[in-house]
Amino acid sequence: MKKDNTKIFKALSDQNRLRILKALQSKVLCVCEIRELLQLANSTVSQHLKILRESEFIIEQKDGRWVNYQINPRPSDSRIISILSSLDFWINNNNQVITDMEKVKRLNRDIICNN
Amino acid sequence: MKKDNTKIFKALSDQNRLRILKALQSKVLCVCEIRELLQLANSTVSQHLKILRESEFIIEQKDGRWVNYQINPRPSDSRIISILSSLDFWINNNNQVITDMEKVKRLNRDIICNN
DNA sequence: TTTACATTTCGTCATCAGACGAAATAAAAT
DNA sequence: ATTTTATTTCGTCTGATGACGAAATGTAAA
Repeated sequence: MKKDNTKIFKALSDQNRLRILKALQSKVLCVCEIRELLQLANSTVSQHLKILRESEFIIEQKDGRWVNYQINPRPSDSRIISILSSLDFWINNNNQVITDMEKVKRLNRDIICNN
Repeated sequence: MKKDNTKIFKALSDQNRLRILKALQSKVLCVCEIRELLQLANSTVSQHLKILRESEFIIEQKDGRWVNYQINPRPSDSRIISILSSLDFWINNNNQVITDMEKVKRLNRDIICNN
């Protein structure tokens, strides 16, 4: 089974996915919290999460009807370990990421998530 | 001037560009040598080189009508320094890369390059 | 067992990326 | 000066990617 060299770089080639990784660095989040943060459609967020999941950057954990996402604590690919263990080195804190960090703290799924 | 977080990952998101980086690791190459290696149109190779150049992975050096490309010896972005100084860690040696390595040794621009 | 709700999947659309050949550019060689 | 040759730029085509809303799925609450 051959591993595609480009897969992990493709996963990191989208600004919204980088924002998700940074956000998950400080807190476990469900889909609708991320939707609120990025201001994207639910289905779009779900797609981004799928890409990050399939490249092993994040894992999901189901809790009733919620699906919680978090940084993968045990990636098998050493490149991913390397990136995740120094995210601040690989992903610059641009203005957007900085305001995200503030917002993430205040996210509360009980208020936000009423589809 | 804001730096786009995704730029360096986008540069690495194409198999042909990864092959170019690996090839340049062992030898300085001109455009038509790379064209021969990758079996792509000259204009396509030129495009790939532009992307790698603009993201600081490689530099060009003009020598008469030839344009020689090589790994950037002094990138300003520390992430690029990190990647270039351990390319074998970041880019798996899949079958294609391995056969490329053999081919690169035998490339001779005086034989190949007669458009 | 309905209803409500979080999430995913599907179909569609617009934009981006990578490929090509032809034309343009630049620098020898004749 | 003209031709040759290495490369880049341009226009075009095709396929991939990221966005959306609507429909489907799965689970908890009423």
